[in-house]
Amino acid sequence: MGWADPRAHLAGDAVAVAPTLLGAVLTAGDVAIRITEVEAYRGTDDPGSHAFRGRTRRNGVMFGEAGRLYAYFTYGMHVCVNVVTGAVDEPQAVLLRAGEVVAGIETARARRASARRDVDLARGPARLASALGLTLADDGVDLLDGGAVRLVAPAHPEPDTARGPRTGVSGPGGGADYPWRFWLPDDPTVSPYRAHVPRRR
DNA sequence: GATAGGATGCTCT
DNA sequence: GAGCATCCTATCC
Repeated sequence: MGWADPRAHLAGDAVAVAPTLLGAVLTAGDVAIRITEVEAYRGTDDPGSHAFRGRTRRNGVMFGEAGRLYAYFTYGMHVCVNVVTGAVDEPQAVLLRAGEVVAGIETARARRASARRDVDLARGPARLASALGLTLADDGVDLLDGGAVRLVAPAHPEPDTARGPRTGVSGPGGGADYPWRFWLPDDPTVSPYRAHVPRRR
């Protein structure tokens, strides 16, 4: 099964593509993760998106072709990764929020020394990137050219997917108006929902 | 189990 | 300079 034409599949609308990424496998070197939780971020009509205020140095990859990796740095210490979707010049991406390590578990454990259980190795977007060893240097890499970092379609579409508000998104865009978080119900690797809390200096 | 607070630096205004 | 698509540890049930 899988996707007949992966590039064309990912070029669809982020909100439509996001649930189809559940069950797909993202590989980076020795480690592979089966995706269990994602969030869609769309272009200029989405106040929660990095691309809402137009193109900047950071979000440039979102405006490129579908099937590339968008990696960004946040909170002074964490990297999060997205799969770019949509057409060129139509900024869209799907944030990979959590997954299950299906290969290279020894490497993942070494990178995530604080994780007490294997289900915590990639339970959260920054944890997922850390377990895979992804950094800002991987921003913009093509996931479909068979390189060290690549995405493989699920063997079959996941029959049961849940949907709800996005996690940690500030301002408008974080509420029920944008139920663009998708996950596999009852999967132990799905991250707990947390609403956005403003930080004091 | 839950909640609170600190860490830490890139990115954009 | 302010804000951030977060995680970890400590502490309290």
